[in-house]
Amino acid sequence: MSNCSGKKAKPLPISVGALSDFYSRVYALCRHIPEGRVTSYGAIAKFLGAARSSRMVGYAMNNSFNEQGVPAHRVVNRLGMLSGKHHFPGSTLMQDLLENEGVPILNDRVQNFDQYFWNPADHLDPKDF
DNA sequence: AGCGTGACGTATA
DNA sequence: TTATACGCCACGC
Repeated sequence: MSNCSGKKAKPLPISVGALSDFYSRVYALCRHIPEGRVTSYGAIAKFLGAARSSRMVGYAMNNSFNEQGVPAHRVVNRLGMLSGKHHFPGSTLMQDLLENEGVPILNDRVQNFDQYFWNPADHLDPKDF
């Protein structure tokens, strides 16, 4: 790629400021989601004290491919649906990743969702974020 | 600079 | 119970 030829080449969608702080918190939290478990955008938002900004969590995940060790596939919506699957390469990667961890998926939805749901508030200390 | 959109979720009707 | 409305706010056009 010719990213060295003059153009500013905006490397990161986010750079500085409060937004990146929020994103960073989202990523830090996500790194604690255990294999074989899932959580939701809303649960993350609530845990981070932004209960009404769950959309921003989704936006953060959209950018998570720039990050390391962030299991974006373990974040689903509050009904256990794989609402982010179209943002993964291929059409079944998100589902495949989850099934490889033992999370059963049917029709883009986590089966027995409450059994696999991992609530950050039950396992993490808000003071650490 | 304004408008529509969206990996969401809750509140009303 | 299903259907809209709306809060949220970064981002692309």
